[in-house]
Amino acid sequence: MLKFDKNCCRHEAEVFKALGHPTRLWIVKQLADGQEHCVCEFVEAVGIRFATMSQHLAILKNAGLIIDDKRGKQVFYRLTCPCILPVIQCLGEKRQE
Amino acid sequence: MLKFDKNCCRHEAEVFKALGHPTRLWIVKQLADGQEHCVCEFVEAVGIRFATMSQHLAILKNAGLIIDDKRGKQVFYRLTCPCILPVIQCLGEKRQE
DNA sequence: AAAATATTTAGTTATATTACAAAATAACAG
DNA sequence: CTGTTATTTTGTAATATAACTAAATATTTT
Repeated sequence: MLKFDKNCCRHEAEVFKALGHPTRLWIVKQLADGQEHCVCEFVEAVGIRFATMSQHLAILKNAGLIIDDKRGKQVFYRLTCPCILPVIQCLGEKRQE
Repeated sequence: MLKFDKNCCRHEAEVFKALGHPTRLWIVKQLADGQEHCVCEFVEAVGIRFATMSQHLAILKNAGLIIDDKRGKQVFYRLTCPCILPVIQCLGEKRQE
């Protein structure tokens, strides 16, 4: 007999929700090699406003996927756990065109 | 230099988006042992309407995560790839309370 | 201290998601 | 064929998300 607990998957689902946007998934992939990148790099590459990028980064941070490091005027982001790449690739391949 | 291609992550992100809802993540977990379950079992356990459950299942199916098998009046769902469980657990643990 | 740069926060609007009710299908039972 | 059961589809309303602009904050440069 299946049993559903309303709260059981709520926090976990946040992680997947955070990855469920093209821009955010792309950001995580850029960081997957363990390197860090600055907000302005993302803004330039994606072509959206700073404010929008900042929100996306906040969502990823809140999901526990990335952490930030402020140095001078710039903020650098990196993955909390760079081992995430193979996992993301494995899931990403599930979708058939 | 980072380079963003608008379409590159769109399909992949669909998979994560599909998992980014408590009910849907729970469904996938119930199927993770490779067993199949019928729609009515999910409806009973979660306590939402048939129509709503059907929509959730359609999203998971469209993401390529589950497939259905109609037998008589009932429809049974199972994972396309039961190996998904460790992957989901690995990602789900990322989130700090 | 004032100006400039990098980023975040707040407020707003368009769009997407979620859940429901009601109607439509499909398979089976009488 | 008629009614019943299981599920999907369609239409709708409430809520959430995503992008933008403008304002706020923090750090460096002048």
